[in-house]
Amino acid sequence: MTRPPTSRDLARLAGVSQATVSRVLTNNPKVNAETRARVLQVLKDANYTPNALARAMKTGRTDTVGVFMTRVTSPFHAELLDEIGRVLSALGLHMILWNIEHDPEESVGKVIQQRLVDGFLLTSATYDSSLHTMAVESGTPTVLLHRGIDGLDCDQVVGDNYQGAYDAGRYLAEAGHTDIGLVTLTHTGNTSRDRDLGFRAALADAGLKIKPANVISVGVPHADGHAAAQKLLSRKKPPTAIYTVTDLLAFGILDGARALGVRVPEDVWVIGFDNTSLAAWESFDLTSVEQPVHAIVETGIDLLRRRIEDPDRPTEVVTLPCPLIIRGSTANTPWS
Amino acid sequence: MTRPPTSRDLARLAGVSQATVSRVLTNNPKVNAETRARVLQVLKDANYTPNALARAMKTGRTDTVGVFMTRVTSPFHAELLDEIGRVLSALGLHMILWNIEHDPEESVGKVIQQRLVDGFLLTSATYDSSLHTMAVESGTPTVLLHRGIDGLDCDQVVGDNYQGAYDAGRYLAEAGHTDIGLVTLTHTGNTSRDRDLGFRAALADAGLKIKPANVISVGVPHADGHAAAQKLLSRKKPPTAIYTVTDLLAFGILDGARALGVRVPEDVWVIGFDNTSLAAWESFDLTSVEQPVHAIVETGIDLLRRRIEDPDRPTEVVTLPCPLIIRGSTANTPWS
DNA sequence: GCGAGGGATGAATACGTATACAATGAATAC
DNA sequence: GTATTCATTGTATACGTATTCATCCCTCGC
Repeated sequence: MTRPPTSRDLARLAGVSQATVSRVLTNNPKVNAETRARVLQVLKDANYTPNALARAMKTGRTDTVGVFMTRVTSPFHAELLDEIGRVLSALGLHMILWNIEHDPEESVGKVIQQRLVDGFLLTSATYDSSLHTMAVESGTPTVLLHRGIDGLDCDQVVGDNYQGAYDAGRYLAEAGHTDIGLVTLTHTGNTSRDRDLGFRAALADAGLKIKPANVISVGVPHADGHAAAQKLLSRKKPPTAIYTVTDLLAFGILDGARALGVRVPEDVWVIGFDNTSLAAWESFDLTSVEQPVHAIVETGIDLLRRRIEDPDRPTEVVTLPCPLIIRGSTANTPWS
Repeated sequence: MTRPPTSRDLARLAGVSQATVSRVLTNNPKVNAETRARVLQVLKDANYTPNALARAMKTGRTDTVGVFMTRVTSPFHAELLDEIGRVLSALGLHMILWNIEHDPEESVGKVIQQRLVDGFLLTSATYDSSLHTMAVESGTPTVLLHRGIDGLDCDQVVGDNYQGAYDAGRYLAEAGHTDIGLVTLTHTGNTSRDRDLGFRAALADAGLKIKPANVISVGVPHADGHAAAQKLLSRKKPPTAIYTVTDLLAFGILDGARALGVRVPEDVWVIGFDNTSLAAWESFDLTSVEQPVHAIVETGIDLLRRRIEDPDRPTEVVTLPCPLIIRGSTANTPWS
């Protein structure tokens, strides 16, 4: 048989109506025990699985969640994606993944309205993207994960970037550093902004001022961190510590330092953000502010499901703490 | 309006039948130019997008491809996934991602029969998985990417692991190494098997024999490579070169060596496989056999589309060359 | 013995689209 | 002027399922 069997085919086989087969499939109690057993046996023999499209069309539920993401190869994003997949599949939900980095915005807009999914998880918010507004306005339940947008009326789950950055700054200040480098991102967004502002606030509270020359804005790749380190560390009097807003940049900075023969942490301390699994590798041994990926994803998907249940519930913005994880790229002993 | 407009709604607005709206949507030539213009205007005003589910049900095409993958956080897999996403979206195709690591096999089997997708890309083949057989037997077009299975009658696109491994072995032999370590995977599969056998063959052809004690079988994570390096390099007389079957293990080995104070490449050469982007980072600077990810994905998706067009065409197995990329983890000068 | 009630099932329909078929009108050919 | 073609449009139906409604039969109470 080339065409997959339908519920109608099986109904004929079992000597019942298609409606009864459907009732068995949906665990409808209004079906006789014997009949149910007989139908189930036929279903099993035929190795039948309901056509998901037809079911979705009738019920309006696809059991599928759309995930918008960028730069899957970036360690943190990969971990986020992995976690999302884990949680969704545990709930029996499928995931459609859109890498909006590749797609023109217009085609993404089309996708949003196609009703292919029960809800969206948006993980890559920047201010200049109208994508999120479109998603929210489409009426499809939407949750922002990991990146928030101020004032957007939808559920959001983010790490407390400001607090995490603040802790990193205070840690450096308390350790006695005064000449501190900050490698931040050029692109605009809540996340990197808070990771910048929180850090500056901590230094300010400690009575420190960060020199404008010590602030470098770069793009996202490893190579940009590398270049920033070269710039900061090849000075006559380089900073004694560098904080940056993502682990990937921190890895680049560590590599840049390595290339220059600058020792970490003896010559310079380095702190990243995200606490990706690579941070624990010996090569990096990176002190980093942890993002509670598991909690973010778990909470976000829970919010999404509740919104699917009840589209009219008030939106929530959940902020989860980001603890500082201290490793070998910063010494335990105060800076001397 | 809470319910999205349907083609019938718009037909009423435009003063035509639903069929005519549908004809406009599908670029059916049998529609008057004026009528088409009028309908298009109405569609645009209403910001209409066809319901993808209904369309898929009618046409039998979902424009969606299912991707089965494991360990998304592994650098090579992330790059593969990224490339798949890039190519698919350029073709206007969606991607449903299933991380079969999380899911029980039975539920994956269900998924295969749900007719949610036009085809499958399988990237994670091991011998003991019946998943691939199920996919092929489901009648849904299926292509194996990156990992092949001997004797399975479906399209497959793989790197020439044997040749790449052979080149790595010959390279070490010609450089004068005689005491060589091999860190391989315990799990069974074409890919790691060929990366093992090809390497051994090259050594054998050079008149070298690999000591059983120099062969270590491990799992996939970074930590396993680390442990293997500790085992190999803490001997009185450690091997002078270590080859391993994935970059991730090679990174672990490099980190293990670093932890022991063993220098690379002065004390030991290290070669990986995959040539992930991390391999080029200074921290690793890893000599590695490159997998032609772009070509594999491009070719595989092309095969998939052709099979969707014509399900009866003969299956193909495409093997693409894997060049050895030499970096600082092996010296340019022969081993002395 | 008969009506009421309830449990089980089948018939019919709808989800939103694409398409085969029928119908209409205009244009062309004789 | 009639027959024929062609272009355009509308009507009706199908995809496979879930669900409402109607039907049937059995049981119970009197």
